This record gives sequence, C-alpha cells and structure tokens, in this order.
Amino acid sequence: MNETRPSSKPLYQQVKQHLVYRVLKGEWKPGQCLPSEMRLAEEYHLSQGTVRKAIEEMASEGLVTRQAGKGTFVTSHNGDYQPFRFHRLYRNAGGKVAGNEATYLETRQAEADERIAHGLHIAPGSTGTESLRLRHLDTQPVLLERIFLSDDLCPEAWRILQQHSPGSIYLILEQEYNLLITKVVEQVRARAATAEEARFLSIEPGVAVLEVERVAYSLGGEPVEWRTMVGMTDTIHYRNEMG
Amino acid sequence: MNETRPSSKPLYQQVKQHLVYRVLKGEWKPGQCLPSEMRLAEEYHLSQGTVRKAIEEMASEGLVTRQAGKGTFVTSHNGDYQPFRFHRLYRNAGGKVAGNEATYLETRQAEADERIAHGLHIAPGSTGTESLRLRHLDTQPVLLERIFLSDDLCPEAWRILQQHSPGSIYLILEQEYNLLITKVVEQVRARAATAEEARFLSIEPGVAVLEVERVAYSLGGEPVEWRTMVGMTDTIHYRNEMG
DNA sequence: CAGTGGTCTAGACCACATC
DNA sequence: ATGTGGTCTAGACCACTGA
Repeated sequence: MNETRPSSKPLYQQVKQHLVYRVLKGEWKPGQCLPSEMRLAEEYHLSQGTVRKAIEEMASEGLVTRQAGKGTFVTSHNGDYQPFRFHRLYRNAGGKVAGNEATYLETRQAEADERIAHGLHIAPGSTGTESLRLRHLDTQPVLLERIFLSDDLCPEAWRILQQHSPGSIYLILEQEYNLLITKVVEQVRARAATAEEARFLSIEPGVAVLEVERVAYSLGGEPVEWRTMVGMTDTIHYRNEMG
Repeated sequence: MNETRPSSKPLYQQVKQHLVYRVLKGEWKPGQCLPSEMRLAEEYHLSQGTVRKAIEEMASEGLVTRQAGKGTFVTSHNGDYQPFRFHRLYRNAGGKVAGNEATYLETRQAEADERIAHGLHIAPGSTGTESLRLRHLDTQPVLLERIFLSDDLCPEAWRILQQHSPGSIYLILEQEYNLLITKVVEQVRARAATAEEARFLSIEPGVAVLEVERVAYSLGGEPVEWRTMVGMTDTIHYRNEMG
C-alpha cells in the first residue's frame, strides 16, 4: 500500500478522520460496536497496525471505548460510562454534588437573551427551552441551575424535560436528538446574589455567590446547551485538577 | 525476549516506570536528552517498538518532549515549553492574564497556618517563605496572590524570591530545587473581600471576590507550593475547558 | 552524511468474551 | 472454537536535524 500518496497527512490520521466522520453521521450509534480492526484494515486496504493507531487516538479522546475480547464501542453517556465527568462542584467535606437530589422548579418556552445568544452563537430572541432546577445537599438548597436549549437543535425539548424526573440532560440530548456532548467550557465568576437567587437558596440578597456559566458542545463542535449554576461556597466549591 | 515472565504488567509499562524513576532521580535533568530508542532498546534487551510505546506514554503525560531528527528531552519550564499551561484566569475581554505585569509586595519568612498545613500535608507552624504579589491589568490592580513554599523542600526560598523580578515561580523551583511541577489542583470559591484585599484591589470591603486556592505537585507527587489568588470578576474570570 | 523520531507493514502469541 | 483487542517483534522507508 505504498503508492506514494501525495496526500500530506499520515494514513492513520486520514483513517481516524474518516472514522470520526462515520460515527458523526450515525453509521454506528452510541453504544454500538464498530467493525473489528481486521475488518477495517481490509476495508481501507491497510495493515491492522495502522487502523489500530487511528482507533487508539479516538479512544484516548473518549469518542470510543475498547474492550478486549468484545470490541470497540461508540461512547455513550448511559451504559457503563462515567456520567459525571463534567461535574466540578464538590461538597467542601468531600464527595461530588450528585444529580439525584435535584428538583425541577419550572420548564418553559423562552427566548435567548444577549448572554445566551452570545454563548450559543444564535440570534438574540431565538426561541428555545429554559429550565430551572434546584440542587440540594441533605435538605439544604445549595445550587440553582438555569438551562437553555435552542429550538434549532432541540425542538420541543420542554415536553421531554417536563416528563422526565431530574436526570442527566446529556443523556436526553443523546437519546432524543442524537447529540453527544464531548466538550464543555465553563467560566466562573463571583458576584452578589440577586433577590431571586437569595430566595431559592435561603440566603440574604447581596451575599457573595459563585456563578458557573457553561456552554456544552456536541461531537461536531456545535454549541448545544447553555447553563448557569449559582451557589454559595460555604458548602460547595469548584474544583479543577490539571496536569 | 519471550522468557515467559511471571511479572504481570506489560513490558512497556515496566520500562516506562523505570524510565520515570531514572528521570526522577536526576539521571537526565530537565532540558537534557534521553538516549535514543535504539540505545534504550539494546539496554533493556527489547525491541524498539516496545521502548517507543513506553516513551510515547511519557510524552503524552508531558514528562518528556520528542522532536523528530533531534531526540527525546526531559520537559523543562524554560526552553520552548508553554509557560502558562496552568493559568486559568482570563480577562473578560479575551486574553490570559499575563505574568509580566506583576509587582512583589512583600517576601518574608512565615509559618504555615492551618489551611496551608492542610494543603501541603505539613505540620501547622512549619516554617517557610511567604510572598505577596499584585497583578495588574493595564494600570488597574486585579489579582492579589499569596504564595507559600515550605522550608523542607525549598530552604532559603525568600532569598531567591527577593532577588528575582516577578517571574515564573515554577521555573525557579525547577532550576534551584530540581522540583518539576507537573500537576496542580485548584479550588474556587466566592466570598466577601477582606479589608486588606479591598485596600490592595481598590475596592470596597465586602464586595464579592473570587478566591482560587492552588496546591502544586512535583513530578514525584509531593505537594510543593500553596497559593491563593483573589480578585474581582468584573475584569477577569476563571475559565476551564473539559473534554 | 549518520542519527533521530514518525510511519507502516506483517507476522506472532496472549488473555479474554461469546457461543 | 472463534474472534476480539493487547502486547511484542523485526524490519522497512520517510523527513528532519546537525555536523
């Protein structure tokens, strides 16, 4: 297979790029199994080692998961995959703030304000679904979440969110809209609590609160979800490990 | 080389482990060059491919840097290596908060308080060096830093810090104490500014500020540096990308 | 020019899953 | 028993670096 290709990039990079494209267009859905290395090697007329290197890179980026003896599977948020890999909020004592202690306050149709429009790269005033959730630690409210999904990518999302008990939004995005969240960008700020936030969090207005503003991106790099998480940091903190 | 080793771990993992140990004990210092793949393969009586896989993992973890045609080098904070890879504070407009706009306020000997002692796993009251720095954006003060280095790992650090113009602490740690920082853990909180912070940052006491508490770990996993960074978030924010 | 890492091949054996 | 990914080998050619 040494046909003196003028194409600059290494073969395994080209294979990887093509496989990512095929995952993206849904040829193999999340949870499903890719063809084996041998089959792909035959298909692309390359050696097993070259295909392996392509798949290994995809695995290291979390796009697929490999299991010896079974096969290579497209990463899914359900299944055995870590559901809280994007959570950076921890109780000051120790463990993560789990998702099962949340209550929906409200889910409604809404329009994107300036800030949301900027984050999702959509026009201000675009319609979508807005959802408010309150997370508790023991019985104490600690975190107020505001989530926005654009109608462009997630039409009728409010219907689905109203039905579901508070679960993983990203699981719903994957199952209902075939949108796999692979990247999030968060901006953290400190500011004074608004009157509304103070009411929900049982604190005084003006107290210092942490605000995490998140934009979640799909596998294709499209901004999908915008959310803010607001809470006091007497019981929780934002934690980030690098290196 | 298939001598039916009972040793459970793969060969390339064992090689990697041994190479990391050799880097750790200073056989090759930061910036220096490791032996070539061929030489190491001969030394360990293994094939080049196996040694390559060991080195590739070290490179992906940032321990070494590889350059085709030249060799494999132990990662150094000077040289061409990215100096701000642990910085997560950005101006709200755009770019990172650079390090060259800092002024030293004070560097002195000090004792570890409860919080520092907890972060660095040392006894409260242990002696060390404490340094205060103020970072500016244009002419406006935006960030107050408090840095603590234990005398155990960094004896006489105050002498060095007093001499240096405000530069990278991690470069000094590497050059003076042979401590290569490879991991940091940060906790972010919101709270009201103290009177001292308000004075330095030219704000009112009680205003909401962001506090980043960082512990930096050396290649061996030892906690080396403790620091807090405090600032308002009208001009800067903490930004984190995941995925 | 010789030496380096980067790519690619073709084969081997292994531990593990599934049937 | 068959097929999967995981490890390991031995050799090839390439682009790049530096003397």
